[in-house]
Amino acid sequence: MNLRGRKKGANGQESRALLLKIAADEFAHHGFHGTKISSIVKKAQLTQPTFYLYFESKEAIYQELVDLFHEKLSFLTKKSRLEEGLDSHSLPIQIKHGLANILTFFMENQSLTRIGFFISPQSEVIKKQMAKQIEENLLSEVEKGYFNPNIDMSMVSEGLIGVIERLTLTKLFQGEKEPEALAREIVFLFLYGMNVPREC
Amino acid sequence: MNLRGRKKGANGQESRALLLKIAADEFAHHGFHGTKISSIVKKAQLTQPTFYLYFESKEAIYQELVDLFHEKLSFLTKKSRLEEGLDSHSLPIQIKHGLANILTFFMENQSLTRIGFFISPQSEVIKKQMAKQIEENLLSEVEKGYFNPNIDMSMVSEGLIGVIERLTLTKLFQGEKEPEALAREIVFLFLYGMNVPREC
Amino acid sequence: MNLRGRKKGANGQESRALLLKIAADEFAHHGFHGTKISSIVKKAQLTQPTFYLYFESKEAIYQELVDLFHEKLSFLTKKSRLEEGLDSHSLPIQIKHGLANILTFFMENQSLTRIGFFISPQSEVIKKQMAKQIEENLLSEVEKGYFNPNIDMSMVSEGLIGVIERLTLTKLFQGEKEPEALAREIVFLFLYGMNVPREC
Amino acid sequence: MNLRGRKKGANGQESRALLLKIAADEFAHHGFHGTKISSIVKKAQLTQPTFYLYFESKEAIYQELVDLFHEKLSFLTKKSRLEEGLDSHSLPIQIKHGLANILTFFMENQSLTRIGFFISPQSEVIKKQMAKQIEENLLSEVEKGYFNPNIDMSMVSEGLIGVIERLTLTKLFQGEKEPEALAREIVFLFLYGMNVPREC
DNA sequence: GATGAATGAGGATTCATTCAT
DNA sequence: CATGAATGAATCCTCATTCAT
Repeated sequence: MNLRGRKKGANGQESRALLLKIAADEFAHHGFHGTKISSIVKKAQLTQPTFYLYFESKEAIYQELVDLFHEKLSFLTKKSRLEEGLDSHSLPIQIKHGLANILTFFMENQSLTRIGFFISPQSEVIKKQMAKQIEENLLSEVEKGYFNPNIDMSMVSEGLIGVIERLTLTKLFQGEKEPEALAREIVFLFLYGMNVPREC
Repeated sequence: MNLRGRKKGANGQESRALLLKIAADEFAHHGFHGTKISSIVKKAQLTQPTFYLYFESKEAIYQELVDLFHEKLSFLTKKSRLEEGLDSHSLPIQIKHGLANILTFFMENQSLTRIGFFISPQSEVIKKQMAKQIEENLLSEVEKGYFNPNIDMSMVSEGLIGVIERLTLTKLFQGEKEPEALAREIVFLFLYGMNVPREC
Repeated sequence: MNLRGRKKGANGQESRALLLKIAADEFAHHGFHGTKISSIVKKAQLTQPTFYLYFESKEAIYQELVDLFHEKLSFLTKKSRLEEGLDSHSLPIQIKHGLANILTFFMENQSLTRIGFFISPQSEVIKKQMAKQIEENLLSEVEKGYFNPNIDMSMVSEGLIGVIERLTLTKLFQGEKEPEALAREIVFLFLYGMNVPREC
Repeated sequence: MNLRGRKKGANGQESRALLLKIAADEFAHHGFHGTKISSIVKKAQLTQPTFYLYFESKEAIYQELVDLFHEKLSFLTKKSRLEEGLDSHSLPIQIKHGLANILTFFMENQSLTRIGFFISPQSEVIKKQMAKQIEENLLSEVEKGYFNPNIDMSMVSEGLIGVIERLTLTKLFQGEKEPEALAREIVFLFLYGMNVPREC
């Protein structure tokens, strides 16, 4: 292995991955405009032209990160639906399980989540799409008689997104709650509101 | 009257207010970095030096807008609490009323709300503060026996903030719901979850 | 007397004189570029248009101050020469007397002196002119046999200017020496250098 | 070789040195405020961003020039002292020698000297420091019995600075005197004043 | 005699991006 | 695979100066 100039001989894909990771952290903490290519490459111990070897532009790397988040989230949302009915678990348990998976993903990919779910303009589209999927799920449950058909499920699903958003930021990312527990509490809150005993 | 230099002799406070209003719209739509002083003054049919006649800097006018939002919101949150118990209204109605006032304020000040509640870095502090006030209110209700003491009211209040956030953006600002109706639905959702009949 | 708007009814010449005085202090302390018209008028409790009522431009008021200094200094330098021979005083005493008058003027007009003798580009011309007059004086003394004809009087006169410059700044303006005493020491220094007893 | 973008691939330190040199000339001729970064880079056939590649700010490059001057002058002043007594030269010759070295440095670095000794605000500190060193030297000579102890050496040293200042500008920089000759004349003037034969 | 309001013209600084090697 | 050197295109901000009253 050639070790002369520290980076010489490094695997190109390693440099690319490194830049991507550092960029995620930078964007997550300083936002798109607050992040400078010069800072990213400095932290990666690379130079600016090298950055452009792997990415078209600042927008491009940002978009790549958003897409990464979006794909994974879509996958998890879909998986959550597919798993429904696979076993004999009750509905709440199934919902909680899907949510827990998502929150675990968020937890393990904080920077990516901040970018894709909070900072980027596309986050609106992403959330909208997620809300729509949730709404469809809920409506199919209504048809099966599980939920009150008078409830506006569009409101519920959007509300759920809002709660997930907020609690991800204030409880999950602060380390105050584990994904599993947080998912459980959210599900209960939406199922029963504040008037039911919590021991169930 | 000489109208060549159209703005000459205008009222200074009008110019200031105009700049503030336009700035709010610009910041709301393009964010802090995406907003250029040159655009603001162009829309106000003024020039850049005039901007600096009324505002210290780009940061300063931004902060002024955030503060404006923060003050109004704090006022409404506090008023909402003071009004409690003044009459014989039931708790849900009181809560709904306070929330409706806030949503009305949001609705009537969309740009300001986007800035203070969504875009600015301080929005986190503002929400945190609002969540804390809500939590205190809820805890005092718990003591009076209105709510189940097993519920983690910090979760509920943060969740409520999340729901407000999200529905403000997706329902209120989209013109799909009126403040009053939205407040009612949010309150019901939090009180009873999805399992109660909505006719109450 | 009309006292409604504090400055209303003020004598125009008073405002002008006030501006001139404040401008001198500002220019003296911050230099030409470092001085802002806005600061001058603020200290005079006037407004910018008022400034332009009395002065053509920033350059104009600056020039007026330089001219003021120049005229007074020229007058003193000439007077110093005219007085020569009027009485029976010895040459050193005459020289000392003229110099003391100049230093007294400097002391009593510090800001003006800083501007005209140190800061302004014209100061070079002013000093050059002063040096020339001194040189002429010295040469006429040489002809009368008072000084050694081998001395380069252009060097001496320029040197004298340098000494006056420096000691004005470091001794006179610092309050360490009085004009009279300073003049005496300078004259001795130039007459005898460092090798003569100072008791004479 | 591609010569379209003439400067591409040039040596960075050369560009830096070039900018520094041009900046020195510009500051020397137009002062700090009168000098524009745009002029400096234009003369260097570079662009503004390149300037900021090598210097933090306009202030920074100015300060660098002042420091450069200050360091060299301090070095020369100290060297001048150290050399004293190294050989059997008489005191006047030693003093003259040290002064000649300084004047030679001034002559060979006119722009730097104008900046560090005349234009910059720090010039006062620099001169003060130089005056103090000279004074110390003189006082040590007084103790050895070389000079009259009644003379105020603080006056002499400050005066000497003034003479150096002035003659540097009017004789040295005008090309009327060589450093060596100028140093000689200054020393004689201070040693003997105007009353001694100059043939010594 | 004085001012509230406004501006033309410019100057420092920044940052994503690109050559040539 | 990587970089030293450079730049186009902005963007914020300042200041002397003027107009209409």
